Amino acid sequence: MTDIFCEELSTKLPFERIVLGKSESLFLQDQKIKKFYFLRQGVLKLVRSTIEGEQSIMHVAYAGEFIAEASLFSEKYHCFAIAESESEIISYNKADFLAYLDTSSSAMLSLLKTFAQQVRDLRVINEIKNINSAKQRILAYLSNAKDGNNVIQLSISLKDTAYKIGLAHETFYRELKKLELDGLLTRKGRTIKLLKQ
Amino acid sequence: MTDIFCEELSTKLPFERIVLGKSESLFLQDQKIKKFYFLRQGVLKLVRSTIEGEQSIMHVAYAGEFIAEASLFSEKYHCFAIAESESEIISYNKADFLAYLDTSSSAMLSLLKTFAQQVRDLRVINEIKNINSAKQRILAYLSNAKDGNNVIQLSISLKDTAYKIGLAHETFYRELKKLELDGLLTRKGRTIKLLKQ
DNA sequence: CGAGTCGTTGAACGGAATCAATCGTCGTGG
DNA sequence: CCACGACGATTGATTCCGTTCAACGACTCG
Repeated sequence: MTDIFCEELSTKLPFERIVLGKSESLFLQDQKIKKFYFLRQGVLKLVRSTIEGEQSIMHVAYAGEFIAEASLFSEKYHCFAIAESESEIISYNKADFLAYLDTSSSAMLSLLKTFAQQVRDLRVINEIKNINSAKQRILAYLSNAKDGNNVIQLSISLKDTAYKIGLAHETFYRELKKLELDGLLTRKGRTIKLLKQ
Repeated sequence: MTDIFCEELSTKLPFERIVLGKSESLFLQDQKIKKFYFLRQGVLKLVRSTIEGEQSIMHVAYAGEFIAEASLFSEKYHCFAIAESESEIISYNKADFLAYLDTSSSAMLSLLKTFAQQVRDLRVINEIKNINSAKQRILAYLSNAKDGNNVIQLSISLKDTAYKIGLAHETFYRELKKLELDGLLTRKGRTIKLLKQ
């Protein structure tokens, strides 16, 4: 999974390629922000530590996302970034990145578009999570993600997909099976096809 | 609730003020996009109709939000916008808005910042909704929203807050009461104070 | 071969949703 | 001014279904 904007960007700006093993950190909370990251492969978990010492997950990032977008406008990180699996990351110098945006309104517009799309996607997931019935929630997610042929190609595991829509993975497996038995969809691995009716 | 960027913008760009009564529409699905809207007061529901005739909520917008950010980069609306209560909206001409962004990299950067913050906030809510225990979910929401004095001033009703974090409002009321009885917080109307320990 | 993880199924429990009813408040209109 | 409707806030009782715990097979990778 790659982002169009990120691809284009890499021809214009110097960047580094970082590979993290599982459980390795990309950055630490309260650390000064010098870079801006794009996750090309893998899974990254953003976790915040509170003063009381508790930890809370802020976000789980998958391939194709910029990491901590708000860090572009912040001095210090408000969370830790830890690789959940082996991950590949593109790293830009933050100052260079901002300077480049300033010279290219088309680049800035592209990034704005990317962010706007992120906002839209997050809102959809957010609403989907307000559906209480597992069956209906899954159907809502799938019909949002389907292409012109009613096919959904999951880019992440079923387990991660379950987490993404806020279901226990067991529930997700079970419900998918029911839906298949009911003739509402067919599935082969990570490929799902919605059937009309 | 107003947005800094929107305030500044209104001194630079012509705008119109729109007032909608409950159930009135701001725009319709498939309608051509000519405006860009900011919700200054009220509640707006974005609903999408599928080909099959079903309706799904895409987002419920509250005061202080730009409406359908992605519409800046799209030709047609993908959803309906309907006022849930009397609402006040600021309307810009979309072409003017984009043209202005193109001339002012600082304005574009401000908008980028606004969007980045939106993304961050949405991710936090998203993760919060993955907490199954009502009590823990509420505590997570409150400690995220608290100010320096551990005080949370809700800008929307308790009922809407419950919806925002994905709880039935009855559950929200009950759990708040329990938390108060347990000495974890105090509440007067829409003002909540978290107590340490 | 063994560790690790995903995918899968079973059983039981608990807690959140749901339905229902009441109260208070606010605005509206006759 | 009062009656009325609308809606938020609140509490009670019940149900149900999604979570959780548990166990196992399949597969990959070192």
